[in-house]
Amino acid sequence: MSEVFVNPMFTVDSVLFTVVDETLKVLLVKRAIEPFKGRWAIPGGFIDIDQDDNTDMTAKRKLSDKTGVVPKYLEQLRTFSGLNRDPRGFTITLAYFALVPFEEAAPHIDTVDEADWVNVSDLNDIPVAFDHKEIIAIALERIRQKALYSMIPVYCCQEYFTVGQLKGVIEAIIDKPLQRKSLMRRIESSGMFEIVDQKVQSGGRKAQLYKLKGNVDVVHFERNLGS
Amino acid sequence: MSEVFVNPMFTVDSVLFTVVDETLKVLLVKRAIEPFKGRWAIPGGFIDIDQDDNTDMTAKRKLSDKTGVVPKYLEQLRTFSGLNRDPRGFTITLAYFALVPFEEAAPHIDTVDEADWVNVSDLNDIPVAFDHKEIIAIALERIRQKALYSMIPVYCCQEYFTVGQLKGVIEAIIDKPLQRKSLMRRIESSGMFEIVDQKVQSGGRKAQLYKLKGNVDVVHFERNLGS
DNA sequence: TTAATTAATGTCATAGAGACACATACCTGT
DNA sequence: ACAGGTATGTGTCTCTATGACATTAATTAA
Repeated sequence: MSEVFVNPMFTVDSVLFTVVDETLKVLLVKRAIEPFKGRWAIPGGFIDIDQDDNTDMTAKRKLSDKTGVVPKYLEQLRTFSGLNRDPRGFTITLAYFALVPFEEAAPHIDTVDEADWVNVSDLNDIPVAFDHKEIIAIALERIRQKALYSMIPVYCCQEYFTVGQLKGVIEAIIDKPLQRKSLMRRIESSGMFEIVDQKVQSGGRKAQLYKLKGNVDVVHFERNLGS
Repeated sequence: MSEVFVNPMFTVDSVLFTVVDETLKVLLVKRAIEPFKGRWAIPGGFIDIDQDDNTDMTAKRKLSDKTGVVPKYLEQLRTFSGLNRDPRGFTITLAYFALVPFEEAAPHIDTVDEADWVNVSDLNDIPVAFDHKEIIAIALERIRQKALYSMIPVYCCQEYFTVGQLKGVIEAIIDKPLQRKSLMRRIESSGMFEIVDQKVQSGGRKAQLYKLKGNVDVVHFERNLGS
């Protein structure tokens, strides 16, 4: 009794986050085709088996198309499926979320006008295709939670960064103030970072530069921040 | 330029956990068809758009086929995809993990011999189809982590349970001893449980029975156990 | 009655985070 | 050169949830 099943339409979409000026933003692109042609959506598309070894590569390829870079942090969020999320019928979307430093992606994004960064706090006001608003909301929850017990926000920083910059990024993500001291302790105890023999001016005392050590895993702390 | 893309084969598979006698087990089923016919695998299959509103329902349907019950806890793990995981070519599997009290599923599983509980510690020794061993390993990581900061292990307990039973379940999952006192504190502070006006014998002093309150969300604690 | 056993509580130590004062370094303007 | 402003970095105390472990409570079997 080997039945034949129709494989539903399957796409890979990503919620790409960045932080500029203490503000958390997501990348939206204008849809070029129906349905929802012309409307903002998160970047993504179909797997191309010839190019993609797996869905991670699909996500990377689509993001790199829009930003010119492959984000250093990319993680599966979850899948969304059902009959009502796309007028064409039953679909499945595998959603990823990713982080980039603004400066890395900016040059490429500036040149096109079908892609733009949007403040997460402004999302209420703009229409978004499919259920992408819900996907973004869930990605937000996840990244906020992760920022409390891991150092992933560092992937919104450039190669060399100061404690102040990382602090700003984290505060933008969790939307709460953070004690500099607490961050220093975690930078120290995580062992993920090394001190660069270089300081940078900052309006006051020069700030120490840090960088990620090569090939480190993201440490998970036993306790959450801000509680 | 509306290209045509082939939708890769898509399946939904679940890692179902339970705890018996302080031992963590997963449900494996004997595959009825090729590829890997006759080999153990985690239960799952194709979406049936006529029956399934979404992938959650596919997972539940397939699990209920094998166990006779729909597990009260079900969560997406992640997807696995690629060319080398199935001899038929590029496939995508959405993996879930789920928890059931042993006693709920036992009656049905006992009647069939194509399904069985396997100790997670015995998994090394038995051959398993596809990349299902990897999927189980990742599900294990996830449930172990979650047991440290949430009460999801309670979904391996029956409706009424004692602190001692829950303690045993958690210890089986995290594979470490747990202070009864720490658990009591969490039961109390989570607010997820209510005391049943009934005690049960236990070899010594009678134990208080607890149950989940109706319609509660799983609380996430700010700190991990055992650290 | 007593020993054994498991349940439940009381209490102190510990570790990591929050709060905040203080010290340090650097820039700018006079 | 020096003072004022500013951001960086440190010292230290408090707070809280957990670990550790002793103690009390309740129940059964001998």
